[in-house]
Amino acid sequence: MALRLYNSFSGQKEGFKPLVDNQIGIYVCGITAYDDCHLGHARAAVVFDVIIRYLRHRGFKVTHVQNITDIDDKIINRAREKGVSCKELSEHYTGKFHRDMEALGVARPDMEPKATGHIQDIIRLIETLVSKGYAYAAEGNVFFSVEKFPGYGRLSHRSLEEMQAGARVEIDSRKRNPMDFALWKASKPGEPSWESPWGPGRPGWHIECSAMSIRYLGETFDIHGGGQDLIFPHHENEVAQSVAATGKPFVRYFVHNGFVTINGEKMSKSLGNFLTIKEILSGYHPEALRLFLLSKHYRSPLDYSEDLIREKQVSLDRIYTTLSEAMEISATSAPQPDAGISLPPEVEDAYTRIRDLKKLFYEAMDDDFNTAQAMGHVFDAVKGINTLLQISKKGPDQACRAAIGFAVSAIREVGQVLGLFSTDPKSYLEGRRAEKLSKLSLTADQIRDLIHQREEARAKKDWAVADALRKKLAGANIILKDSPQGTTWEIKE
RNA sequence: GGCGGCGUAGCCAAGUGGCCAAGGCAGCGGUCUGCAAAACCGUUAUUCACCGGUUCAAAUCCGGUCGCCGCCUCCA
Repeated sequence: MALRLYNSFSGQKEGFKPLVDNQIGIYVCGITAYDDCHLGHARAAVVFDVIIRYLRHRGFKVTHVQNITDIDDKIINRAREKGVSCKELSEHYTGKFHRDMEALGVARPDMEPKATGHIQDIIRLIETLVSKGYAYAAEGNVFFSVEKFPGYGRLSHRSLEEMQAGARVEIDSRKRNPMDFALWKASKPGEPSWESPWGPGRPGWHIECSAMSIRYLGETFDIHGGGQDLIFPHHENEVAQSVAATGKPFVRYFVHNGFVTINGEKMSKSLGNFLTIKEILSGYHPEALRLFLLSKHYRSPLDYSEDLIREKQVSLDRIYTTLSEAMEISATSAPQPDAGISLPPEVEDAYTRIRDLKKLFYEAMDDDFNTAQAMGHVFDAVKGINTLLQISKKGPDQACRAAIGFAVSAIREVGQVLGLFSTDPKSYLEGRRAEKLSKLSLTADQIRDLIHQREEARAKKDWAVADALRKKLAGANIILKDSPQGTTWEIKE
C-alpha cells in the first residue's frame, strides 16, 4: 500500500516519499490573529489535523509547524479601531483560536512560531535576497522582483503575462513591476516597527512563512499546507523568496484544502453568513462538525447548511448508540483477533465488513486522504455490529461477542485517525440527552412519572390509556422504546 | 478578460477505462412489537448536465454546448 497525495505543483496525485525515511516536516499556514475563527478555519484545521494524525498513525515521525501571523495590516487596522495595541489584539485572538481548536479536538502543532518572534530571521533572509539581486529597496520598503525569478507562477500555474493582463493591483510607482510584492514595509508613525537596514518597518506577509519554515524544517521540506486561497499570491511568493534565497527546492508537496460555502454562497461578513466555530459548536457536538467537514473530500468545495450538520449530528448519535450497545454486550469478552471465530453463515457478510474495516480504511486514506470513502467503510462496520448485536440479543453467542469486541476496537482505532468516537459512548449519549432535555418543556422526573403511569396501564393491558400516554409524550418529542428490560426513552432531534 | 474547478438518485456524497455505479439522510415494503421506537432485511440512478468522438469497453479519456462556483485584491 502506497500513500498517494495530490500535489498542487503538478496538479495530480503523486506517490509520497519523504525526504528522510520515516520523517516528515509539514508546515501549515495558520491564522492571522485579528478576528474570530470561522467555519473555513475549522475545515483547514480539521483537514490537516486528520492528515497529520494519519501520517503519524502510519508510522511517520511528523514535525508539524504552524505559524501565527501577529503583525500585518489587518491587525494594525483592527487594533486601531478597538483602541488596543497590536500585541493585545493578536494575543486576544490567538487565545480564542486555541480554545476553538481545543474544542474541535485539533492537536496542537509541535511548534507555533510567531512572526514578531522571528524578525531577525526575516531581516537576514531579505538581506540575502537583496544581495543576490532578487530584491530591491525603495523608500524604506523592500520589494521582491518577480521578473528576476524564472519559476514565478509555477505553483499557481499562470505566467507573469497572464497575471498582468488581468491584474487588479493598484499601481505603485515604487515597484519596478506591478506584480512585485513587499518583503519589508516601512512603518508609518504610530505603527509597530523594528529596526532594519532599510529603516524602521515590519515584515511583509509572505516572508515570515519562508523564514520560519526554513528555520524549523530546513531549506527543503516535505509538505506545505493551507487553504486553496493561499496558492496565489501567498504560497507562490513563498516559493519565489525561498528558492531565490537558498538556491534549493523549497517544498516538495503542496497540499491545499477547498473552500466552505454557506447555503451555496461564499462566506462573508457583508452577506451576513459568517459563521464562527463557536457559534456552530453551541448547537452541535464538535465531533458532528468534524464528521461534517470530513464527509467530503478535502479538496472539493463544501457547502454548509443547518440540515446537513443536523444530519451529521444524527449519524454521530447513531454510531455512538451502536458503540454503547456493543460495549455492553462485549464487556465480558476481551477483543479477540479474527482467528478462530466461527459465526453462523447468515452473518458472514456482517463479519466481513467488520474484519475488512481497517484494511479498507487505510486504502481510502492512502488515496489522497479520502475521508469520505473511509467514513463509508465505518458505516459498513457499524451496520455489521448491529447485525451481530441482533444475534447476540437472541441468545449469548461467544463468537458474536468476540467479533463485536473486535469491531469496537477497530472502529475506535480508525476513529483516532479521524478524531471521532473519542468519547465514552455512555457519557456521550448522556451528554446528548441532557442537552436535548434542556430544550424540552418536560423534566426527566415528569417523563419518568408518565412512563410509570403507562407501565401500569400496560400491565392491565389497557392499551387505550397506554397509547394515549405514548402519544402525549410523542407530542413533546419523547420517543418511548419498550423492551423486556423495561421502557426507555429518547428525545427526537 | 485570464486561470482553475465542479455538474452522479428527493437531498448529501464516493467512484476518473471493464465485477450488480460505495456510504449517509429521507421514502416505501417486510421482520420484530399489544401498538410503537431502535435495529436488521429488501427496495428506491438500465444510468452519471447535454451533444458528438476515441475504444472491444467510458460516469471515468478527447472536442463542443449549457449551468454553477472559486481565484486573479486581504482571506482557510
